[in-house]
Amino acid sequence: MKELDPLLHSQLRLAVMSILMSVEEADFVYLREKTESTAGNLSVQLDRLSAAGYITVEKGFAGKRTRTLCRITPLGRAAFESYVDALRQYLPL
Amino acid sequence: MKELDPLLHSQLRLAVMSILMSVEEADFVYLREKTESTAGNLSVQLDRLSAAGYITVEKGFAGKRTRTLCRITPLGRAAFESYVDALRQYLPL
DNA sequence: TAAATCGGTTTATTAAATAAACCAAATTTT
DNA sequence: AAAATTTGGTTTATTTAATAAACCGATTTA
Repeated sequence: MKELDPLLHSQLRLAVMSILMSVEEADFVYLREKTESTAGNLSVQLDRLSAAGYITVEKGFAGKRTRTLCRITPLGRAAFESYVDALRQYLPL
Repeated sequence: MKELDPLLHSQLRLAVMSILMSVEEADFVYLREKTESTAGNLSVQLDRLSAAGYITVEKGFAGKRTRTLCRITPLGRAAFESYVDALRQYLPL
């Protein structure tokens, strides 16, 4: 049985990656609302995905307010696909 | 986004449940070998699945040696199916 | 009969998930 | 225009989970 990438095998990180797989870019607020997570938890998990090179996190502005934009990287995309593939061993998908 | 049952969202417990979904019964040694887990870890996770009512654990003998037999329960089967269903929201199926 | 092995359980350690507390800048209220 | 509130986060602390290490009694093996 293949092992499940522990970085992706976490509800919140998986949700974030899942969203970023389908959306090209998403900001912090959008991700927080869509995943119904707390800001603290989301911040930590984005850091870990970013540290692994699975996403990029770009801080900028939208008008006067700060805005944190996230995007999945090719590495992250590949990791996600391979995670899904590994999961198939465990599930009737 | 539906939440992923934390009892099932664990590599080892998911592996055990996945095996028990397809096999009707399996003993401790078989599960340890198939999942490549340590006895300690497996013992703990079987306890948790059992405490949740997802599996039954029956201690008996095979010849002179002890034998621990595991089976999935209807509740466990339902939980597994509902977990798979929830996962579909996160994955491209 | 001493040593190793089998089938586990219990206890301790490490790591992860989450929330709580906090902060600076912007906005709203009085 | 100060004070209070909200926004968009980060940092720190706490709880929980995952895993390994140490252990135990019974059974084989040397």
